[in-house]
Amino acid sequence: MNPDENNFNKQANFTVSVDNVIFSVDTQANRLLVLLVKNFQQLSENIWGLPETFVRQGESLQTASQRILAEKIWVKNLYLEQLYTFDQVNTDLSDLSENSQVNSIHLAVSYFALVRYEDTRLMADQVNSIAWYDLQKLPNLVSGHQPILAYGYQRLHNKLEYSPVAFDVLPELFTLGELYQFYTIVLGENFSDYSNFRSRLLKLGFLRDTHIKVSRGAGRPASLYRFDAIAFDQLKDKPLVFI
Amino acid sequence: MNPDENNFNKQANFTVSVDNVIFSVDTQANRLLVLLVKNFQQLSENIWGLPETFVRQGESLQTASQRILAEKIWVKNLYLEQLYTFDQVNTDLSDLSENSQVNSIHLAVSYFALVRYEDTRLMADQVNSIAWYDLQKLPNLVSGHQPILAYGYQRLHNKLEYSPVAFDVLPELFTLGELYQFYTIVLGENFSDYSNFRSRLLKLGFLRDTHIKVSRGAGRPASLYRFDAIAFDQLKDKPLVFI
DNA sequence: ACAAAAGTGTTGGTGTTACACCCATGG
DNA sequence: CCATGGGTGTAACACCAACACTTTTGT
Repeated sequence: MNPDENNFNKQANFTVSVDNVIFSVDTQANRLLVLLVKNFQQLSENIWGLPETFVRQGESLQTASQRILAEKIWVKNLYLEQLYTFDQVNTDLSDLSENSQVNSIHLAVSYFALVRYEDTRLMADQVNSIAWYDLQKLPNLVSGHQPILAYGYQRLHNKLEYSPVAFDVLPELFTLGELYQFYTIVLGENFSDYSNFRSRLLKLGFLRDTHIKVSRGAGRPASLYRFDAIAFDQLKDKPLVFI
Repeated sequence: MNPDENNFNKQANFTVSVDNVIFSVDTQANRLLVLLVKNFQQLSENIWGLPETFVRQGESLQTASQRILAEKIWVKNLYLEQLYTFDQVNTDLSDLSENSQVNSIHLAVSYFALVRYEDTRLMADQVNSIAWYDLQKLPNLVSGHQPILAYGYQRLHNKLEYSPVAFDVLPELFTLGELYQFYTIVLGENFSDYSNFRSRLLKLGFLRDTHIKVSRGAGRPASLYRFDAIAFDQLKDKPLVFI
């Protein structure tokens, strides 16, 4: 509706990359993990970065995000959404000089993903190494990637509080203790009392008790629950609070 | 960190526009307003769109957003933040054909703004007409702009609930009734009981009673309050709830 | 001119619900 | 040892009521 009618000022040229912040929760080791990659060429400097890619012809942003995810890891269950668009990020891309143009602007459209840790298989190749990193023990990051990662973690934090993303990556059957542990790893130890967390979620009415009992080590066997997506959809109008 | 090392697939070419969703609250008429523009050339079809612009050389996204805002309205107080990046939006830009390239992708980086209605002055020019539209009585919109507008309204809704954006656009001195009315216009009639809204906000401790009394027509004079930004900053760690 | 009525701001009360913290019991 | 369920005190909220102060209306 509002084109630059007077073309005194030329449009900028753009290079556009998609950067993924991919989280997973390792419930065995109580770790919140983020996926990082590194060029073998830069092995001397121990600098890692978010998996990213340039957007190709005929490809949407989301498709590019899914493509790089599929190139790096094999995964069955995931949640994916766009985060934010950062401009003028210094990406340290080795071949940026070849692709960059005079007076061009670099946009980094970031995406946030949460994947099921147990089912993922990392796929390294000849050029890049790839690894899960504990969010508590991050290596040096490519310039500009730290803010994207921080933004992604904040989104993860918020999403857990009012949306059912956890059930996208939890096993199909899970105990309430596992669900609580998942939340604890992401949100921190004292995010809520376990007893209240239980009754709050059960009262919402979208967790189905299968009455199957499992024993994880010692202690009383716990009941396995299932997320009922249909029952949840009927609640989607109302404001939901998980914590 | 992860360039397309094999350049079998060419990068896409991009055109990037910035689209603004600019809201204001007309407390006189109890209306929530959004700023729309229209080309005179398209007067016959009554189709309006969000103010938008191409990004120019040497300009950041946020600068582009501020530029188009400054071109359309004069305003003293505002709140501005990025919303979302939509790709492949059909923008109906009249001169898109000139600028578009074969196999190019169009990105619309949207921004959300809230401005003080009383202080704004619309600036029409020879090419575009411009107007505030009641969100309840929207005209036909340019293809692709309705989702952006809906996304912007949702952001406004959420922001009011946990952030002090209202105080960026309210007058410096305001009564609690005016604050309540502001929230009512945006969130709807029954968002909260007035009595609880009062005591909740006063208990948070960042509203200063000036003890100046004003009479708006009939009724008991109300006290004028001031937003204390310093006191608020000291609370920014804690999770704030306004509704 | 005066009194009554009506309108708006301000404050407090009450029942319900959610929560933090704690404890008893079951497997 | 851990899952499960319940119990208690506190805080927040929806709903309601009373009161304070002013303008408007009626006579």
